[in-house]
Amino acid sequence: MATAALGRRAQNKLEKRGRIVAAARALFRHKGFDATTSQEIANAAGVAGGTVFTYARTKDDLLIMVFHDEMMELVERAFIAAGSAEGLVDQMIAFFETFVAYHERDLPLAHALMRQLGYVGSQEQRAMVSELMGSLLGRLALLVQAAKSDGKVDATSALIPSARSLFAIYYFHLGALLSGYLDRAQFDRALRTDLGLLLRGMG
Amino acid sequence: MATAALGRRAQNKLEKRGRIVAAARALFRHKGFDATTSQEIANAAGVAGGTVFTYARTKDDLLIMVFHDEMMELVERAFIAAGSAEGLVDQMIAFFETFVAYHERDLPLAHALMRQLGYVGSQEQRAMVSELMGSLLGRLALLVQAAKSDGKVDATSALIPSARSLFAIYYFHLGALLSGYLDRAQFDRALRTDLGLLLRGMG
DNA sequence: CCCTCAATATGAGTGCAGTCAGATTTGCCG
DNA sequence: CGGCAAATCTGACTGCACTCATATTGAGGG
Repeated sequence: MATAALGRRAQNKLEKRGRIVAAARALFRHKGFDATTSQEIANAAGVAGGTVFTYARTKDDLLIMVFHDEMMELVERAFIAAGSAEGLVDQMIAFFETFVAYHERDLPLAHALMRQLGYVGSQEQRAMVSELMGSLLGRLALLVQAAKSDGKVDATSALIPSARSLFAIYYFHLGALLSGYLDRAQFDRALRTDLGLLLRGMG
Repeated sequence: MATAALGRRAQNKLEKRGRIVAAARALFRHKGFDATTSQEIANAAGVAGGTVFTYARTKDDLLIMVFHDEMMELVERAFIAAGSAEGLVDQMIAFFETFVAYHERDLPLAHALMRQLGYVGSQEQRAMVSELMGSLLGRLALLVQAAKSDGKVDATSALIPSARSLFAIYYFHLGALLSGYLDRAQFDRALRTDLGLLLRGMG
């Protein structure tokens, strides 16, 4: 089987990585990102302090690792949620609402994530974020495409630019919500208005 | 005059704040944000280490203070640059190009700024960013309004949502450029495509 | 002019992220 | 097996952001 093909060394490494990320996830959730020390993560994972930094260049890397898996799943859930709404605008709202609800369950962690996404410096992080973004934009593009076949959106409008722009608008408002420039009601209104404006350009 | 009306105490405070921000600006430019220690800033400003943190809650606050003034000026320059372009899309490109050129002159600092803007936690920072954003969106709205009077944009489209969405799209792509997801040519193309798509929704 | 008190400044101290030289483990070959 | 080179782990150590108890300074009343 797959694990056997890796050899003891690689297998150990993978398992240790798993323990470290799991420990980080639990501690970030329980105590918050800033209040969690890398030493605590190391202890919880049963490794020495320095070992954590063999698996993640920085503490920030751990945050991205923790989010990566959950977000990949969330994209699928958001896609399903969008499916049960009528009209492209409401589908978009339903899609993004899934993420907002997720972030609202742990605001401090969401803040840490937004900060981290502001600038992604390491190759490993970039790869993870790229994968996530690709998956997310792909799903958005599917929704737009479905609306096109229904004749609700101009058939000439390009899929990826559309998906990208829709996400850009969501992301901007999410930042405003999480940083406290907007309250939830303002966020909902602004998001609907701006997505609607963009969608007019596509159909 | 204004300074006399403040009294020696307030005057001192203002002058010291100016020295600290100026010192921070010079050092960030010269050595980079991370490589600059708060102690160096304190020395350059002629104050004790702890004093820096009476004027800025964190080192990150200093970054925002440093950018605030320069960005307020940049907005005006961008507005003027946009004025000499033909057509709303090219005006937008010219406007945002002013900022991109500015960031490209000091990429490491731009990275630090993007990170900082990802989540803004303190009230002071939020106030500065709000002021900046208000000024920027105001200028964008003026450009859209001018296009409306020329009949080039639908007269019913709301100004602020339009300006906000245009900026959201720019900001998303700027992040991608600065984090290295896009090279400059890809950025230019994506920005033009996506702004064009949005502007179709307005006219 | 001096005295008092609140505002401000100071710098030694604290805790944590991240480093690195040396110790340990693993895989591989004769 | 024995032993060797490479990969991996370790934890004491370093440097820095930020804190806080104490000292200093300025404003205003007597």
